[in-house]
Amino acid sequence: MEVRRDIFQAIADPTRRAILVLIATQAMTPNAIAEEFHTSRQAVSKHIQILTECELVKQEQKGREIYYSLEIEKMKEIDKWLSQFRKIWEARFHQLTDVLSTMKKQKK
Amino acid sequence: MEVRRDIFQAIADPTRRAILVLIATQAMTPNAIAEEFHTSRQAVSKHIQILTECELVKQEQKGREIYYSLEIEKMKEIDKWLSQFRKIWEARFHQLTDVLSTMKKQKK
DNA sequence: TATAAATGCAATTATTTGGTTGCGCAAACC
DNA sequence: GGTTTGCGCAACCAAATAATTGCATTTATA
Repeated sequence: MEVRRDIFQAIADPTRRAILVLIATQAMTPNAIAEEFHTSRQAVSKHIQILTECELVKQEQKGREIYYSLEIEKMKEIDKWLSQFRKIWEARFHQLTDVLSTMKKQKK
Repeated sequence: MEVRRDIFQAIADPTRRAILVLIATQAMTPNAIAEEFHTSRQAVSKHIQILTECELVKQEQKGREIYYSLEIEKMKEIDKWLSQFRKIWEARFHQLTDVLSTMKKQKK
């Protein structure tokens, strides 16, 4: 839990992914998040710490409560990485539709 | 290295991500892949095993060589998971452009 | 002001991970 | 036919990870 700390490692854990979905639309406290899962508050706290380290969540202190919410901008990094593969599958899709349209033309 | 085996855990490792990029456009043998990194063939083999288990790569045997390549369809699963967040950031983008266009109109 | 609530932080532990080493087994090559 | 090459597989090991437990600290509340 020390060295590696990137966004891909962060979303590798299913609990962390669930947390991200949970706080995507509304800020939540650690206690409230923990209640949603079968985990302890401390465990949630650790996950949030990891998410914070790679800037996936932001926090807002309100009295003794801390509200955590998703830093949506950071999620774009995954999208960016994925785009190189998206290019490939889109290219294949176009190839396929090209073939189909050629077949259609030939039928005429 | 036994129980959990999903695509997010698979792409958590930087070496595995690099392998995926490497074999995205051309099928490669374990030896050829290992030469690209600072790892042993066996280490690569293990990574490929993990990638195979979650169906991210396919293989084709040619004599004593095995060519591994990316199963691009599986990558769409990440895209699918990401789409729920994409909705959010696109919504915010539209909100922003709406505000900007309103300001522009008011200026006129 | 004492007590309860909300949280972070450190120490500990069991499990998982990534890597190495050492096989064994086919397929190619001499 | 013997040797080399390309692999996978199993055992082993050090490091990382996820979770628990036990505090300490700050902010509400009675």
